[in-house]
Amino acid sequence: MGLQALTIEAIAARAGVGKQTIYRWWASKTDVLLDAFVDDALSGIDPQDSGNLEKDLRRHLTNLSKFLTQSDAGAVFKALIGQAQNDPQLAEKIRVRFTASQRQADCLPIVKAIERGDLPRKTDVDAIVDSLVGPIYYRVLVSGAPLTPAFIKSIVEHFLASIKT
Amino acid sequence: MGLQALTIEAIAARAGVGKQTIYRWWASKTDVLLDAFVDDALSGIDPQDSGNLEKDLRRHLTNLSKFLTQSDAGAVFKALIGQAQNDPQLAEKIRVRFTASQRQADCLPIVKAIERGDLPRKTDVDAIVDSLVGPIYYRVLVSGAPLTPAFIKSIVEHFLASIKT
Amino acid sequence: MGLQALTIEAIAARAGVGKQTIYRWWASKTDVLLDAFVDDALSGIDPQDSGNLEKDLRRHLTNLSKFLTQSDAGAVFKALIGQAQNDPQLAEKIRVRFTASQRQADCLPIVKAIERGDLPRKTDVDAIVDSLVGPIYYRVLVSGAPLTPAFIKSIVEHFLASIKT
Amino acid sequence: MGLQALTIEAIAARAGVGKQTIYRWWASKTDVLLDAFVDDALSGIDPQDSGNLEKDLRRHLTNLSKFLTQSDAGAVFKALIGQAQNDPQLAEKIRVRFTASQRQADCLPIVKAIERGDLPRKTDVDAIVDSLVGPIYYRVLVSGAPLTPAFIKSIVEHFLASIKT
DNA sequence: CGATAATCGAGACGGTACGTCGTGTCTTATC
DNA sequence: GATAAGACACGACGTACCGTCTCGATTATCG
Repeated sequence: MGLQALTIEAIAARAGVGKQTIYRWWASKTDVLLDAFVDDALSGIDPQDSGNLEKDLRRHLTNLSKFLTQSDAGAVFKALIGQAQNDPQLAEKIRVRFTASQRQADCLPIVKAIERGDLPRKTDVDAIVDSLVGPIYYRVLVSGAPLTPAFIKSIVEHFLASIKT
Repeated sequence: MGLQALTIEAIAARAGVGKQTIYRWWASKTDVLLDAFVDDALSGIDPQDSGNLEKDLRRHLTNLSKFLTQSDAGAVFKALIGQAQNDPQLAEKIRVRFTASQRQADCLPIVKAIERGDLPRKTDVDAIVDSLVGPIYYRVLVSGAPLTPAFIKSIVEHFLASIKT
Repeated sequence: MGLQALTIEAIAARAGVGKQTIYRWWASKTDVLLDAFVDDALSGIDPQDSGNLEKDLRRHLTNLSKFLTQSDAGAVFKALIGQAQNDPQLAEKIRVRFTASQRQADCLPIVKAIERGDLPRKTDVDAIVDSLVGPIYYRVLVSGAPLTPAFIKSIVEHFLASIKT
Repeated sequence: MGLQALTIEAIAARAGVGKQTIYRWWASKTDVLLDAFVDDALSGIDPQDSGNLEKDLRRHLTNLSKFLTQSDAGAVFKALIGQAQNDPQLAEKIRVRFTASQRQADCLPIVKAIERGDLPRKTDVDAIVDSLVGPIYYRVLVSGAPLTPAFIKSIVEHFLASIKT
């Protein structure tokens, strides 16, 4: 069931390789996955910027939703994040290798909006981005509720409304 | 490292019990944990209501943060949620046994505010609650960023600002 | 495989009886078998005596052969004797409950012949009987060689020849 | 109590070896014993031949008695033969690996005597050897009666007397 | 004839050993 | 000289039975 169904012996056998060769290059099963996952996952991150904050946010959150729920990489990500709950070292590795880059993309629409002057200079980017992507991750990892366009729309609208004041 | 360091044999030995007795009553290691966890976790949920939405939200989110980061039950919850990423059946069990109740408590401040007339009848409770608790879970499960009072304050203020319009 | 495939739980279940009821009356699995076996095994022993030593011996050894190789009781006997190699107490019980009676029957032709005066008074009955039945048991328990009429004839003839001198 | 007191786990532990290593090389507990037993048991078989049939037979039967009742290998042999009563495959293995060689030694005095001309060419070696060793095995495996020099002497004398005619 | 035991089936219990699987390390034989 | 193949010590798995121990339900005995 999940990661423990994926044995090192099976990986080696499937690769037509001795176990030792695996151990020579990776310290653990999760490291193998992390390496295999990071490359194609990072390539899927979109650095687009249309100049329209609402549009950018909706597109970005939609892409994030699709990554998490529909892509193979997203499935691996969930598996790794799951494993990381029991393994702080893995958690750190995921952050360094993947989450940091993903985070930059998450921040991009906000940062660009600040540069444009659409948002005030003193905006707390971190808190805002967490408020935008947090609900997405929550539904994926915890509640299992579906990520509908309406939900994404609601997140973005609440955010935009909150900064109108 | 986490759940696989907790063997059934150790559980049985520690309980002064034969392995078979564990297997007789629980189908898996996670079921044992789920049973042991649910009782004391649910008891920690607070149904308080002061009549002040902002105050209630901050208190509730603060309690949630403490549960997730500082309590034993929270640690078990993280481990279970982690395992659930590889195991849809476990995910479902967690929702039925625990998340559902937790969710009710999460919704309470909003529901009460609606009853009071502080929020409009047509408020989408689910989307709003996800937006409030989502960022908390995100930091705990994914980013590892700290749950400061300032962060909680920021979440609540953005929400309140968004509904002022 | 043999006796350890016959579990107490299976015996109890097959008899529609609680395990405790078995344990109340028998101390061990072999005791159950011993009881079940002794009755019908003893009833098969023939105390006939025709007055003709050769004829009696051949008939007796033939019967013994059939008992050991063709009857259900013989199969149980082999199983019990097998178990007894590892269990002196069982060995003793088998002797008291069964082998002793069997032995009397084995001795009968010789004893009768002595009474008749066909054999000298000082005949060592035990040694002679062992020499007669020993080869039979040897083939059954050890060598697996078949118990042909010719073999039985050979045993008897050698014995009769040996006492002619 | 015998073989079931000798667990695979104990064998492995005593050998400072993982259980798997045992299972890799032997299919069952009895196979382990058989291998361990055969080597030193075969080495104890004596191919001596003095040219005197009576002397050779007495010496051989005496050695056989000592092997069965006084040596460690004899104890293992009895345990294996016991187990073999419930396990035809084991019975066959014992015959191939051990009994066959033992049998050759058992036959030797008779065969040599025939070569010497002390016994007729048409002698039925198998039947005779069974008659000689059968009583020994019978006392060991079934009756438990002691193997005295007098008993062995009686066996040999009866045999020699029977061929005098 | 109804209360009171004794006996029984059922099966949970603390244990022990089973045979299997996967781990990470070490060795061999091949290319 | 690197590598596939796989043996090795180890430890947890989930299963099967062991012999002991409660449980009701069902009999049988006696008041």
